[in-house]
Amino acid sequence: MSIHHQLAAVLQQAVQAAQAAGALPSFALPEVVIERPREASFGDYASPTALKLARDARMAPLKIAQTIVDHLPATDYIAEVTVAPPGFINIRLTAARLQQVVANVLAEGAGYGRLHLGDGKKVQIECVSANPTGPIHIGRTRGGVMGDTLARAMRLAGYEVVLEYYYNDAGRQITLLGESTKIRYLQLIGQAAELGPDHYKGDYITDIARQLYEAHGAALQGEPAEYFGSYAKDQISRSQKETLRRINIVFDVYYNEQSLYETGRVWEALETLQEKGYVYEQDGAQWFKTTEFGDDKDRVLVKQSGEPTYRMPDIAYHWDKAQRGFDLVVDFFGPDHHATAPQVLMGVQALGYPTDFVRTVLHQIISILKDGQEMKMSTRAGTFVSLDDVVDVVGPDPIRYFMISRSGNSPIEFDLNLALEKSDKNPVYYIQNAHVRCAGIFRKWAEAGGAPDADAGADLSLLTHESELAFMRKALELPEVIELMVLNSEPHHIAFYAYELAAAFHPAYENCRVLNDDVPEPLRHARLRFYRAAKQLFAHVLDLMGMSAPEVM
RNA sequence: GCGCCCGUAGCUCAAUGGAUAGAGCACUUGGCUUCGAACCAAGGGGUUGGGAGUUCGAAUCUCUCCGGGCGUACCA
Repeated sequence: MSIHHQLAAVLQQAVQAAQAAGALPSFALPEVVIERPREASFGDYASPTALKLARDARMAPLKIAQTIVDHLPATDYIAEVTVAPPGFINIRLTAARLQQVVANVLAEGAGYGRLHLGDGKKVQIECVSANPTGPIHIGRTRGGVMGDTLARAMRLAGYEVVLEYYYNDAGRQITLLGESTKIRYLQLIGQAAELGPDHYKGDYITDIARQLYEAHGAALQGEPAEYFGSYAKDQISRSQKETLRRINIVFDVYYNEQSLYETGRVWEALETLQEKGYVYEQDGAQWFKTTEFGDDKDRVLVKQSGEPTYRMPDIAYHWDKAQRGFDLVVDFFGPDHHATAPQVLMGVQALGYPTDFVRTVLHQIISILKDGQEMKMSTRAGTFVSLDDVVDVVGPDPIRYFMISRSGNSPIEFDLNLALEKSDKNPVYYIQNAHVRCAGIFRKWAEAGGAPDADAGADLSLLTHESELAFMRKALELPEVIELMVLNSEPHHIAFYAYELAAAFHPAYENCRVLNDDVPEPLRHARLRFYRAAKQLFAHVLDLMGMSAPEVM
């Protein structure tokens, strides 16, 4: 149990003890809130519980707070509890409790911060869902990084997570992809053919056509566009997978839209909706009565042409999710899905399933600045900055960090010029430098002939410098951050936490030297232990963000 | 028009309804003969878009007005 839950439990016991003793009237106790005080001088933790209880208890908040404190059970980890106006209870932990985090981090390693929020619960996280019609561009990677980061946090919190990529490998776009590829192929073999306005114009199409030409010469000219579409789709999805792997995103499941047609799932969903009376025909199209669920107009499920709209397979896909038995489904959707996400849930509801197991996390647009100008990106027009290109230049870490460094509700401006500049302005290096500095200590220690396990039995109570204690307080906070991320589906908290952890680390590094001659041996060993834990913790936190922990930079 | 998101320091952004609204960048000043200065220490900078309401307490919740982004397809 993380420390703030322990403290909440202790306060709750105190309230109950006070009630039993008649010092407080009896009332139902609301959830005890434990927070981090803004001002460090107030203590390590604070609770406004007495303020919230004032009404029910019909007493002054200060008096309630004091009564709670008077009935606090004894613990070995609380050093001091004070009451402050208007009614806060401030708690300071013992140095021993803080020092214990050093041992805990080392003992638990990559499991440090583990929670039991998700014990026995299955979660599916859907993200990215780029169409296999072109390289993944930088504007499309935000959801993927957010989803993968949340997946890592949820696994640590005890959930069984399936990270899933939904592939739109059917429909009109694939038809267009096939036609585009065939036209480029025909051009290569010297036949007259021109791209239409809706066709894909990127150079990668020509590259794919050339592969076919080099393998088969002109023998494919009689093949239908579907043949070309199928080939192009496979090539593109393979390279998309590889691109995502470069930024440490590996999906557990690739779910093909096409499979929803092959299994008849799409039509089954349509029939079920029809049986339940949610579908009507008008102007030759099949309409879904979304207005019955609060939409301002009905939506088309099957076009006049007999082709389903994207909405239909999306509903079938979520129907399938409902039946796969997930306790929770988290969908990361970009700005282009803001309007349609609710319609999909209406479909799930109409099919007779609850919708509260689906949590939709919308994120805002990411715009690209180059030389101070915004670049408009379109896969179809072939105008985009590919994720691969950016990874080539800056590597995966700054991309990973940048994509989660803001709340999803905030639009991101990705300044290419700034990203390319490897400057000290970049918070990524500030965080990684903490790990590098730790690594340096152990490298020097080994070079000087120090025993690798010299710090094994170190006396951690010697770690009393204020900057060391401040770092330990921050280290103690990781489980709370994981909980916050998981409960709110907000990956960005880890990015801010990592920065704050580094900001707590660097002063300790400046103040608390290890290898200097004037550091007595017991203290040196304790500090080696401290930096060993710090190194481990930075590696862990960086890994939670899908980033590397370099030994040197 | 309707829906969603946003408006916080010069800029980019934080802040589970709690205490004196915080960071980074930029700006000013100081610190490397000792484990990596991609660092540290210090400073200035705010009517949280305006107004009203709920609350012991509002950047946060409600209403309203102003301003901005995105969406509002028989494209996905």
